[in-house]
Amino acid sequence: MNIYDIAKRCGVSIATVSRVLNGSQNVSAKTREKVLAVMREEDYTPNAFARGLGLDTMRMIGILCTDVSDTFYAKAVSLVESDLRRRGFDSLLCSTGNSLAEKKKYLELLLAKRVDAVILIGSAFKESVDNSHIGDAASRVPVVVINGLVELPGVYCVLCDERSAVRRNVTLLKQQRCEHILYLYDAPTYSGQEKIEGYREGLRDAGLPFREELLARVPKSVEGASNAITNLLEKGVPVSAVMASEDLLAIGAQKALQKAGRSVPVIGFNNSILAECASPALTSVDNMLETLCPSAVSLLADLQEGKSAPQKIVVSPRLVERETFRAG
Amino acid sequence: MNIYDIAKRCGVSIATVSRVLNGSQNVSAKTREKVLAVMREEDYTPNAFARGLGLDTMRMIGILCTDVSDTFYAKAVSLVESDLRRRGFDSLLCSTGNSLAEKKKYLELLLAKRVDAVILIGSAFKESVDNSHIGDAASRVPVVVINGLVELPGVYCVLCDERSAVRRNVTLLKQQRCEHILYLYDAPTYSGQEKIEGYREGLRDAGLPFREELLARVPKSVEGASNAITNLLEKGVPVSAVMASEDLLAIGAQKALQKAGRSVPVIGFNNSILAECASPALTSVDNMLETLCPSAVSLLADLQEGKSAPQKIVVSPRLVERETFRAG
DNA sequence: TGAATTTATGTAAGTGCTTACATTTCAGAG
DNA sequence: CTCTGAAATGTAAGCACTTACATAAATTCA
Repeated sequence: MNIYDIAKRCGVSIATVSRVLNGSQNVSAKTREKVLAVMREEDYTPNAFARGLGLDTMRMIGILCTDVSDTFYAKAVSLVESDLRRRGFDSLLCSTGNSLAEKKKYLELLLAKRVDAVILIGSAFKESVDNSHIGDAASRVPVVVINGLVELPGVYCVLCDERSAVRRNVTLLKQQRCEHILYLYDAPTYSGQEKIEGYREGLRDAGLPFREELLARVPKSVEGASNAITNLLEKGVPVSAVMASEDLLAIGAQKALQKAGRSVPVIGFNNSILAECASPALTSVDNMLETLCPSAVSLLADLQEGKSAPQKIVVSPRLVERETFRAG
Repeated sequence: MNIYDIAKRCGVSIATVSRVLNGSQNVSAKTREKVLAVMREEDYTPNAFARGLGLDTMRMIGILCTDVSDTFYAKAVSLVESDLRRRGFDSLLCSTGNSLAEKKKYLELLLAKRVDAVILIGSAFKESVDNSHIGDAASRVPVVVINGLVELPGVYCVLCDERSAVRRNVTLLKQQRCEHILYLYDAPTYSGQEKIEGYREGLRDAGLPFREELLARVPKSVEGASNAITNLLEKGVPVSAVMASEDLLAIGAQKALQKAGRSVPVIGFNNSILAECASPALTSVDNMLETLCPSAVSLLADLQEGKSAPQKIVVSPRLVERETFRAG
């Protein structure tokens, strides 16, 4: 069943059918009705490939993300996908893992599928690392980075000022007389590096010394983080507060502290569902995905329509205080 | 840059270029090298739409899932996506929410994009509900249901015997002298209904009466579940153990119990990361996504190659005991 | 009522691939 | 050195649409 069949059954030309399909105004009401009726009757669906070929778009957006099974990325993907759908775009999902090589390869694959644009979630690194693939992609289609900053032409970024959030948290903790603030992180993504910067800045603000042993890279799992902290505590490293680049790590730390019978403030990051699940419930920084994602999609839509858009949108994070803060 | 340009630059016909593109054996080594070289030089990528039109496939699989931001579904999507990619398929993601109408609509949209097959994750209901859209889809492309059973021609199902898991858990709890076993659930999906069945069967096995007030539908959130249980406890409903259709609810319950100073066994479902994050860590039933998802993709691949495949693959669940079980 | 517009429809040329079938090339056999 | 069959290449017809341009129909206005 193709456009010719429909045209024949309606006694019109394929051009007219195509016009109906594309909502052209130059079709008489009668004809339009007739065509639509026949389409419904025949249960006709236009061939998306042929359409794509003619229109040079299938209204698909590529989503490149580090790991959909991660709570944070999953939420981002979910928000982006639903917003895209609302605007009539489908989402081609690609989960890459942390490897830069894979990111490059998969970005190529998405582009080969002729997506209209690409949204990168947690897939950007600091300038020091090679972001050239992102620049290359941007020369072909609009590219929007969520939660990262890539300053290349054609790359649009929507992010949260995570650095300041961490920085401010250090101050808050200092006010609670915490001097030995442990900071945990895992992957050195853009966002990850920024937060570490914030940590250092915060220490400076608070007049606290930076101590090598209080900045710890730990495995990205509850158990991994927990074990690492247990080790640290056993080694006698003084810890009077914990911050982490994400909730998972903070929860691991919290568990280790509980086991050691210690109670200090703990602050996670991402304000994920995990924070609510922990007991005591975890205080966490919300990096505003609910704002970021719609902004990203809206920005994309603007670009799609040929409008201009800001290269960079930055929103402020928000500390969500729960049980692990004051009480510790 | 299209196949004609490449052909011209190579001094061959477009057919030869196409053959190289499709890995046909009937191309001399010299020619192949030359063509590949020019392609690389010109940075040529074949137009996926034109290709799709000719081959009638773009190697895309539609994934219809209830909610990607949910830990469980996110994991499933992640597993499926990575496995599909390994086999050279892209994933068109569609998150529907619980509404049947949306599921129908979005399934249509995926099919309109001419996906090669559809994988449904947590999107099936019991026969009592209308599953006709799934049957319709199956008449067009292979359909694989993960974690649900839809007995219609062309619909392949890969699932875990969750009913038995719940049933067995009731027995286990009975052995620990728990007689008032509360069961919490949220959405009435296929899987959800099955588990409730299992609960009833378990009670029967254990010779325990079914009590209306011990089967509670609660909101799908930690707080919602927690409040519901707090209410229940305050009403004086006796509770000597808790089971839930998913970890989130179990954690909510656990929190309510903690607050009330009660300690009883709690068993969640899905063995998600949430179970590890809870304190005490939550005992949970693993419904074997790590097995289910690759099976589903493998099944799909077989169908794609014209091989036959079992209509139904059922795997056994596994109880992962953590702190909330014996200790309570 | 006829000319001038405007609106609706049709014709045909893309869009960039795949592939059946026809043709040429090339080895190896006789 | 020719013949034959296999291997390599080319020709051209799809695939199912969109759309610029041409034409026909309907409307407006004098």
